[in-house]
Amino acid sequence: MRIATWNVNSIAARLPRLLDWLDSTRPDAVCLQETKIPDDTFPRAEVEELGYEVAAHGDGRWNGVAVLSRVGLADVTRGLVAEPGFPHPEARAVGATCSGVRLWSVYVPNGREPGHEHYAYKLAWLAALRDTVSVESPESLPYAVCGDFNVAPTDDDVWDPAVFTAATHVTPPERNALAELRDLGLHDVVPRPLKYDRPFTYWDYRAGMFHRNLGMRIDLVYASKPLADAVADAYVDREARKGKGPSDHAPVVVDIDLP
DNA sequence: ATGCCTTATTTCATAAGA
Repeated sequence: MRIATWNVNSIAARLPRLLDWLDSTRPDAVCLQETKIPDDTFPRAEVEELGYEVAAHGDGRWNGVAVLSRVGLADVTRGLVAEPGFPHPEARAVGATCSGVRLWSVYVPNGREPGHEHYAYKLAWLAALRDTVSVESPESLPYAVCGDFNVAPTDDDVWDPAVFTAATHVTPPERNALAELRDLGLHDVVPRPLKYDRPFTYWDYRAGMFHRNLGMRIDLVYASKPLADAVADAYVDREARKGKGPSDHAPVVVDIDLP
């Protein structure tokens, strides 16, 4: 089974590239983030044409997540338990079970800057994610939380830690929130880079950051032990970041050999 | 070469991204 996660930065703007990528990569299930589209205008027919079912959760201009699956899509859950808002809950999480594997597609709030009320929102949202995962008792199931976590787990996951002093994505409270997810029995499936030494998944559009490989690893797959133990390969598809009109994130692809 | 920001909308400017 091949699963993937990709922040597409607008599914409308990315649709031709997404369809080409689905056709060539053929993931069984894909978690998408920043679809930026209401559910009633999601390009459902185009995706279904390639054999995928769609569980979308969108609310307009910002945010938006989805799970696409060509191996079944059941028990769709939109939003978290007691999900906090800014001020109202946003479309940042959707869960679905695909061929016996429970997947969550998440788009964690950015936080803007430490001390900002959006940063407090980010931490509250991560706590709600932890609580939501906890009630599903993931440790003994094939289970993964996939998405744009907007947190770099370690200093090696940013191109230059010195640039991130007093910045979000690297602070101890954010990293502690990831540790609390790991305490629930989830494991960070670290993909291999296809080039260079570190598996960055995001590069700013500006200043040739991609071409200088000044990136971050913030798109993560947090998998339960049964799923993590079955991982045969995992890689960042940086090819999808190249060329004209890419997302600023690359997909993470994980191949699993489940018994 | 991979090439120096992009998105949707409150559109010819703005907010947000990270």
